[in-house]
Amino acid sequence: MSQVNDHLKIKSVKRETLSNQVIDQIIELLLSGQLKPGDKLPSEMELIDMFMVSRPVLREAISSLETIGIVRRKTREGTYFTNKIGSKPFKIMLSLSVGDIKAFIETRIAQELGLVTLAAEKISDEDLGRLKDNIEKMEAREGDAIELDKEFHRIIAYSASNPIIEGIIDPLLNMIDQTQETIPPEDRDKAYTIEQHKEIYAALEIRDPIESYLCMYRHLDHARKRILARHEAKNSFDLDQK
Amino acid sequence: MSQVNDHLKIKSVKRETLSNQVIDQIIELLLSGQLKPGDKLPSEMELIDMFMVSRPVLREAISSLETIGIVRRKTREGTYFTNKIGSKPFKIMLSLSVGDIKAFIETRIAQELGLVTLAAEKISDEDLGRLKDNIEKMEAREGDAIELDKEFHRIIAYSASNPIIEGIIDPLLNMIDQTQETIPPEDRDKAYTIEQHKEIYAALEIRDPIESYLCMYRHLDHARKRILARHEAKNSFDLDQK
DNA sequence: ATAATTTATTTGTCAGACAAATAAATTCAA
DNA sequence: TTGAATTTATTTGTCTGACAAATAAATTAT
Repeated sequence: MSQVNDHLKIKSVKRETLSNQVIDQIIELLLSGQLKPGDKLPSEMELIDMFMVSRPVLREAISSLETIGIVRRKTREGTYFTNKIGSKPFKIMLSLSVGDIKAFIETRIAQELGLVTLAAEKISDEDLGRLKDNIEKMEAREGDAIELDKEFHRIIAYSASNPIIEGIIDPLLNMIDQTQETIPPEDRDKAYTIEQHKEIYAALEIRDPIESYLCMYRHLDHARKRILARHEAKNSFDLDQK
Repeated sequence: MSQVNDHLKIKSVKRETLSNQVIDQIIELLLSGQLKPGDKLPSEMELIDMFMVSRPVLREAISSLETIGIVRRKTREGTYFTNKIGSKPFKIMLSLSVGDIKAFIETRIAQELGLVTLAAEKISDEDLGRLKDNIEKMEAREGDAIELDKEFHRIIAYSASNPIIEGIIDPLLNMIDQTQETIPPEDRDKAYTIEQHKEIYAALEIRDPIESYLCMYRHLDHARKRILARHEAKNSFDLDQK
């Protein structure tokens, strides 16, 4: 069905609300290069004159753009295009998937596996240094080091320095942090984690994409199985309780 | 900076517009399970009474929700929650990255590499059949078969049957299709493509995640290098022309 | 020259009205 | 009775105009 629409390139027949048209036009200001990220948009009154629409219509449009993180409004000051590509809409999307823990975990794994492959090609010496530091800190630290573990994965995520991927992985990692669906401390074998981190680091250091992937796969697969097993156990427990 | 906000859990100090509050409350209707995807929202007048805000404020909120694809408005009929998790916001996000072809290609590769690993674990016999059909069609077809090539990758993308990943990969593939930044026909070696597709299929058939990844990596890496080389050549050409 | 105050601009919110679309109810005709 | 045409009522879509709140900029007072 959507195939048909995609193919015919018809702009969704109806649903050409004035506000939607305004949204498109404002985005067009960006795409055409007339305005750049960070630039100030004309004031509401000016935009009203430009687009020849009423204020509610304009405000609905800008309001939409704001919630998807394309512009930022400041009372009295004006409306600005955001300078960084927004991860906001994806974040909202994700928040609607809460509950589907399995999909989350899978997505996270898929992202990290793809990422580490890229990272192996692009990682900077600086980021490699950070990883090394991270591992050393983890070895030195007494007891658990969940925060360091998270940091390790974040460094890799950003080392691919790809804005689109960052927009995906960033809200994803945040969301997972929030849901607390991490590996419980009692299950963690710190020494084993460090060993795997070292393997990943070694593979990244020699810029070997495939070897990096293999190490990361072993690392994540191991963790995932435990998380999912625990999760399913909990679910069946919940069912039993009913 | 954002770290501080994240940590303190303060709702972004200011920017608590009425419409934003309404947005949160409506999303809350979903998260709390009071309403489900596909359900009809109360009419505007009812919502106005519920939230005790004016109509413009309510409409700004709903308008925002509509552009990020959480609700769907139909004149006279009402407003409904969308039943499928939306890929719309991500699509808009992506559209702001047009021009960064390299980031697109990289993202696509990262996604597919992660995906195929998952797919190997989850792919259904039905989808395997589709892949087989696809390969056979490609062998039978005279001349180029770009559409079939695209379909091959799409089947794999959906075979992981993960709604979050679908929301990412779907707009990404569409966007790449649109930008026409595919491998030019003259560069394509159909026989080679088919051979690689067969390898990927074989790996998926035996549900081997790592082998699937390796095949896919070879396949994509080969294509990518040519696309990026061509793209950079074009860029330097453009620069020369200036 | 600095601090306090005022002013003007811009976003934020509200109220009320009418237009447009259409689902549902009603009427009319076969 | 049934089916088609018409009317009605509801709901979204848009407009106008107004005032509130915030604050950058200008002005005034010390």
